[in-house]
Amino acid sequence: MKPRTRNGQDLLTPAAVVDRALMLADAEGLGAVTIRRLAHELDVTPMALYWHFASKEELLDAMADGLLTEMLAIAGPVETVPAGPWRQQLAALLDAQCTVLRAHPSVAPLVWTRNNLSDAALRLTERMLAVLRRAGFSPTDATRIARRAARMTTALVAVRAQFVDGDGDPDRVRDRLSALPIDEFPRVVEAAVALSGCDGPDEHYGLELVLAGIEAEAARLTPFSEPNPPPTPDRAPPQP
Amino acid sequence: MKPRTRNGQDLLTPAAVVDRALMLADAEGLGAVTIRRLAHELDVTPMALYWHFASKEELLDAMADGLLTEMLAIAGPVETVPAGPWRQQLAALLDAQCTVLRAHPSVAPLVWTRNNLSDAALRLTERMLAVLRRAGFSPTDATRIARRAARMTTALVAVRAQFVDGDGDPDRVRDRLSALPIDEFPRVVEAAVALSGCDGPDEHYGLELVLAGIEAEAARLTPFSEPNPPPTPDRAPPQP
DNA sequence: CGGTCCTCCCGTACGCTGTACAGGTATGAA
DNA sequence: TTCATACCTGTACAGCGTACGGGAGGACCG
Repeated sequence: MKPRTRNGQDLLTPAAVVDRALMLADAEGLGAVTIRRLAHELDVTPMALYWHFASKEELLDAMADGLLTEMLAIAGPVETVPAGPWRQQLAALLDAQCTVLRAHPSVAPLVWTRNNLSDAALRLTERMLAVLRRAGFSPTDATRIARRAARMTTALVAVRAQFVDGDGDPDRVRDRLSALPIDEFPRVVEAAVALSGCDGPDEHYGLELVLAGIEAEAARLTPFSEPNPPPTPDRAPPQP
Repeated sequence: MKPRTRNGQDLLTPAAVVDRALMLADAEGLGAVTIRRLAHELDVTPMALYWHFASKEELLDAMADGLLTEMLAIAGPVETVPAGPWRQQLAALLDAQCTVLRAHPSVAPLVWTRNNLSDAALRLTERMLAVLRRAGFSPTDATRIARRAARMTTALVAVRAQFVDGDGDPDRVRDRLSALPIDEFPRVVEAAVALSGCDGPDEHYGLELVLAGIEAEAARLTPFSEPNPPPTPDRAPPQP
């Protein structure tokens, strides 16, 4: 329970390092997460971190995994499926994902880009697949949809995060757009206001768009509509 | 026409630098694009590049712009709209985007993350907005949809690109997935094969999913269905 | 023809990065 | 008490982006 100490100083733990790294990333962007900087914040020599993580890459993996764990905590255990229609369950899962990602936007680019076989990642995929399988998708279809959905949500937040990073001035852009030759760029000039402003924080980052796409794919794949179509396994479980 | 020379040596041009940088990124990943490395490839001192680009950031911008220009070339000039249904026009635009991005996967993360006001970027948005406006969307709706669509496609390719980078072994993953406790991860074990393999190159990176989502949004926004609903401007053109 | 300016590039140097390698020191076991 | 192990420090190195100053060559003007 209580952290082991040495010389009266608390010992460094990987979890503490990851926590601090996440704080740092949230506060000053992923670029501020530096071995030296992180070590300084933890009152420790840079090389001390290399006892717990083999490389910075591994540390980044751990950070990504931290987010996955948060998502899992929000989504709740596997048994806690609200038993509603599958679209709703799926929406809840993706929403949890978006919530966590939006809380740590600058870490988002890390999350589903590394193929994580960690416990949290596996449990999340398990949940996702469970929902989709129960909706009647075959394992391969469920996999494809799950993968795409996960990637889309993270991708949306990630792109947005990097975007905000390199963003320029707020309405300087609008002025430049409005000043364009109207005969060459009529639509751009017309939409200068909308184009220059970033979309409000209430927007779901296109989550509903992703969901709509999935529903459309669902309709295409399983013509029988809603309540519990028979599962259609297209591939036997892995050979023994 | 012929490049200016000095001392018999061809002068360095920004375009040449960008070309070389793109080659380098395609061949060895974005991480290999280094001022020093690039300069070496161009038989020039690192600081020579800083005459043509104020910073590396600016060079990356130029690289992104290179891709946008390629897209524009594929999509053709604005007048070349095939006059089919708008979904088809939109699909063609997004498809061009995907084609170029897939040709330079490691550069993809750069493309729509920086808010580019370059000529190519503007012309592309103009085309996109034109299609959507003609489909009956209001300027703000068209902007929102265009932005999301662009981000999604790039995001999909970008995530995939970074993913391939850090990828591990091909079927080592499958074995690990199959070996999971089946009572805890039944769905994962069941879909081990599908999960371990990356989706084939023929897949459109979820492009059709994005399109389906947009169509759904379209149906929600403009209840009158297809042929040329009246344009519904929701905001006057910029004040004089 | 000589001088002057501007364009384009080189050399050096600084502070930053990740991290290899060797050396220490406190702790728990024997 | 002795020793192995776990954890951390110190030093050093190659590579990064880039600030600053200088210098060679063509262009232009007298």
